[in-house]
Amino acid sequence: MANIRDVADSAGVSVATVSRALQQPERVSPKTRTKVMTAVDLVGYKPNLMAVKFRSGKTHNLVVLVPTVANVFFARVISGMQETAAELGYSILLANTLGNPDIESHYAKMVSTSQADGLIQLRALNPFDNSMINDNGLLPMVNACEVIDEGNYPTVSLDNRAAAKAMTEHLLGLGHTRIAMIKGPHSSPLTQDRLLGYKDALNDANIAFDDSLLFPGDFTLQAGYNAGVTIAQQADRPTAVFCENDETAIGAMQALKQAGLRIPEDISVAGFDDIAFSAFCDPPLTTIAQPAEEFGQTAVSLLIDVINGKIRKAPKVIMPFELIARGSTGPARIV
Amino acid sequence: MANIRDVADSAGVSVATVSRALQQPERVSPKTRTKVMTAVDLVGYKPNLMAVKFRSGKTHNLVVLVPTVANVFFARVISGMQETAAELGYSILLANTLGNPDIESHYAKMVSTSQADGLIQLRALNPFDNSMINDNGLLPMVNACEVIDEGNYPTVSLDNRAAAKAMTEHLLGLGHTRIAMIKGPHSSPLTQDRLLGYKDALNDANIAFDDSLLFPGDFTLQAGYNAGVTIAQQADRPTAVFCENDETAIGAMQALKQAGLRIPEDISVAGFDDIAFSAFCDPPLTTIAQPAEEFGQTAVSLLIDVINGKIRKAPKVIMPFELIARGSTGPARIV
DNA sequence: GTGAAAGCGCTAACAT
DNA sequence: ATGTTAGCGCTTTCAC
Repeated sequence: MANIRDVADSAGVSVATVSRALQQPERVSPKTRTKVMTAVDLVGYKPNLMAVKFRSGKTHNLVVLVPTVANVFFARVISGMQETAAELGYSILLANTLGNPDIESHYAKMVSTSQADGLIQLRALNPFDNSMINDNGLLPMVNACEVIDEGNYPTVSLDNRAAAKAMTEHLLGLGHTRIAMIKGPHSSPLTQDRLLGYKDALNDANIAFDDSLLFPGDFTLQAGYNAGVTIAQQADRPTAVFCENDETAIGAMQALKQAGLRIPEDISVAGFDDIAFSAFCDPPLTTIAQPAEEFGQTAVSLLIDVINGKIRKAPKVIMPFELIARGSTGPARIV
Repeated sequence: MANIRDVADSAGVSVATVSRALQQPERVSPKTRTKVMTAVDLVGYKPNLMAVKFRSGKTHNLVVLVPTVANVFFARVISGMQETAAELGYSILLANTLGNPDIESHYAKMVSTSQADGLIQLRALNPFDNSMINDNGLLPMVNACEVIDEGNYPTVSLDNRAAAKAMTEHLLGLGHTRIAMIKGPHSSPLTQDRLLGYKDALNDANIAFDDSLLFPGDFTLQAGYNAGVTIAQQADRPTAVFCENDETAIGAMQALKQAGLRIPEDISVAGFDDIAFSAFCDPPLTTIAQPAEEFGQTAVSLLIDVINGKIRKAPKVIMPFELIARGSTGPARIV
């Protein structure tokens, strides 16, 4: 493979001139520049970016840790990241971690071993062992979507508590008083926040919180289905089910319908995330929309600021949400 | 950041010994090894892998070009890739290309600029300009899932024609004779192959092919929905709809149900891919299952063989499929 | 078993 | 505007 030396020889200039002609064309005479470019084509030169990045100490790579790329919401976040990264001259190295700490730390090591300049974590977990703190006292990382509020790094998140409160109020407004909630994984802070929002709304409405209306889940279709089966069988059945994500809601709807219940006439169902499938289920799902692409854009631009030392203290960005009312929620059935 | 020199000084040995102690421990005396490891901990040494990879010329990185990571099928393929890559000591650098040739070539350049050893392409498109052919006459790439049958690289694909034929025969076996097909994107070879399989089955059954039963699509929910609307309005409505992927089928079912048709009593619907949502739609979708994880595993292991020169000519691997019959297909309504 | 030294391909002072 | 040269951090002969 041709290297910079070959180009220099072919063009009859020094390697420094070739490097300059390629990196800072304005610092080279037009004539020399042409000579160099011709030589580049002639010898088929492709710069060894491994050498460039090694030498310059800047990789312009960003590692992104995604619990699962299969999640349609994350996919939109990733699109936003790629857009901003491309604009700012960075590459995104996506790591599908499956929530596996080994895979996470494997990719996190790309930062500590100088293969990437920084990292974006979409889980509420700091993948660095420590000792990675930079001059500003910040870790070269941003925590987005599911965030944890400690640590020296910026976060980008939704006000999950307010969003869950808004959805609960939507259901209360339709006359529901027994509202079940199918939760996300225990370990997820999202679950805590959304539960708090649910409680806030009940509290404001002077309705006592009843923890027998809480059902476990893990954000999967199957978990939603299982919870739906249980709910359908209950003697004193709730009239509405608020699910912590859309997959859960879609699974739950399936179970409720199979049990012969009509949605929303017999029972209302609400989700969270507004994934593409939600507009195409039967009935279409009422849910909370998040500005997914903007999560990604914001996370990337914050991370690059951290890397370049433009940020001294870690901002905690809150993104807006929107309640999308569709056919899966309706007035409570008068008992 | 501590480097190998610091470790050598701290341990009182040469840098060569440190390198050996880390890379080929057996070539160093146990006593020295301990000294080195202690020094490593002491100074907090993390090898600069950019330097290692630059020096050794092997990055142990594989770029994977995915049209969209949001596709649940691709997500499973990616999991399979990561598993095998991890076993063989490689990292996967995932690129969500959104089918954008600019993004594709940007990431493909990671191979030509020595940032990755090879590439896996999940679209039927060679992202290399040329001139990347190695000593065996092979490109350092593998084309999986949606493949194109030209070029000097291994491919891993399904026998889409046979699978589509099997699904069409399933519908014919249920008594359907007017079977609509909602297609994928024109540009995709998948679409051609699946259409051929559909025609094969009709042909075997002595049913004339009717191209008014073909509807355009692009693998999205919305396209399926649009086609479904059209189909529901037809005077001489088909009794079955075969969709080229599950998203299309789910979108189509939505439209058909909204038009008052019962599935499968009034019209059967079949998909392709067996994504997770398919088991949870209403009714659950009859579809073709593909061994997604194995696609990924096979692709990675083939690519590594190519990189290491273990393969002289490009194998064309065909993976098996399975027809999953669920509730969305049933006997044709007697007219 | 260990050390000295060369050099991977490139960038960035510094010199001209 | 261009050339010379010294490394970036590491691996790998080649001596000893």
